[in-house]
Amino acid sequence: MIDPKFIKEDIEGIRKLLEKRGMTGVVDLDRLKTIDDERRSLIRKSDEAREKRNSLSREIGKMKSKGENADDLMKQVQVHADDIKQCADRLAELDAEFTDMHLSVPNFLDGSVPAGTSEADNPVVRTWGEKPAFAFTPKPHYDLGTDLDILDFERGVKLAGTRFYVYKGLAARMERAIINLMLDLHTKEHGYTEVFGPFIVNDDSMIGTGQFPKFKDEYYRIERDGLSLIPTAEVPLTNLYRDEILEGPLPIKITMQSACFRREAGAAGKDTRGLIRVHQFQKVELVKFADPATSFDELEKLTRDAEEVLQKLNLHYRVVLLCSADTSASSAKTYDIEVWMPGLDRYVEISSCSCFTDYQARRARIRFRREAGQKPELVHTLNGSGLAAGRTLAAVMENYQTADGEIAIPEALKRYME
RNA sequence: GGAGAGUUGUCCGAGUGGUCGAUGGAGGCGGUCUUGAAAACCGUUGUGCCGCAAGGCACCGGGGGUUCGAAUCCCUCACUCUCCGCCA
Repeated sequence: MIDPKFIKEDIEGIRKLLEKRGMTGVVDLDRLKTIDDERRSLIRKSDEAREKRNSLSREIGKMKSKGENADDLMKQVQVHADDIKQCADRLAELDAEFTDMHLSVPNFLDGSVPAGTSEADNPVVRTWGEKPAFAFTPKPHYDLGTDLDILDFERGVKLAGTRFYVYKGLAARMERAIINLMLDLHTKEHGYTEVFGPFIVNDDSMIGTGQFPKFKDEYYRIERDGLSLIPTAEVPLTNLYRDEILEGPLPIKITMQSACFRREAGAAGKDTRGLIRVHQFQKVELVKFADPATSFDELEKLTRDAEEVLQKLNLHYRVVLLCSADTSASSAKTYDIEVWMPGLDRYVEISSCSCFTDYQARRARIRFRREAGQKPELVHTLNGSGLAAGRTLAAVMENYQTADGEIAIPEALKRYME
């Protein structure tokens, strides 16, 4: 959520933001402003009533301890008690509506984010490597994997349903190798601390990173226990320090490998074949808690950290900067890394690296102290995939396929597959 | 899963209806003393909200209730610990 002071002081700035993001109409800003004003005056009124009640009650206490009769005062207090109750009821209504709308206001965009109306307006900021040349027509990974009997989509469906799959032999081993390569790279060379935590989390966690309450349909929920399967390790990682004041130097950099579970609601018909869009996949996630002064530099570094995985695997990719309309609501700036998939004959998103400024930190109440004794401030949170393992496997398969329908092992994976 | 005990400020730990945001200790910070340090002593040390400010309000695990008034009483939920059971 954005700093509520902007609702009070600069509703027009928010209006411009919504326009830039193409989200006009998502929030009724006039209504939001009205509610906010009414809220504030109610809080004032209610606080005043409480003040009167409190002082009268103190009087009553004094009188009673002296054995005096306080019936008169007790009658007076009743008026204030009624006021308080009335204000509280009305305030509860307003707060609910206010919070709902407040949560719907997207994050401010960084100045470097280009205006745009769709993904067609996302500029490519750099490319690395080149599309590999094949003397034959490269197969998409799903055909290649099925032919080699290392990807089994039919049995995945038998076990769990559509968009599930089974890895056998080389595919299973190679994905494990890919994950190990990524974790080693980020922990040994990029300075991230490896974390391992729950794949199932409570609602507070889902709210903290913004999955709830707006996008509940996207996730698997275990109603009976009030828990949800994580759609990304961002959830346990970012919530690791929820409701805390961080001590020690920033940035804090952590990484975690996890399975991710997504309903892919609304994606019917898209990428229905293969490993690109599935209900369960593995991913190595990178998360940083940064000083607000340097958070956008940290985004550049985080993106480079993710890119390096593809460089190690010698896979051609490009980095695009998401335009105003394509940047997710909680992000201030996002780079997507898109890997080249020769079998699919297109680029596929394999990582999304974002700086959320204080938007998530405010929701999750993650703060730090610049110096001992000083007021706590909100940190800036960042995250990025480093990388999506299933899509990386698919990219390796497609890029390293040979004329006889086999898959060569990338140099960087050999030591993990011996 | 069963039984019991807990949940208070950075930490430990008092408080069982009234001037308690909360006694006391530890730690932190500032100071006195000292050649320096230790000790001793003095002071200070939570977060959020409303307000231009003065100031006020809220918070003693979460939510609800009783009461003029709740950290204190009642209900409910969550979590932690101990014992038993089960178990990779």
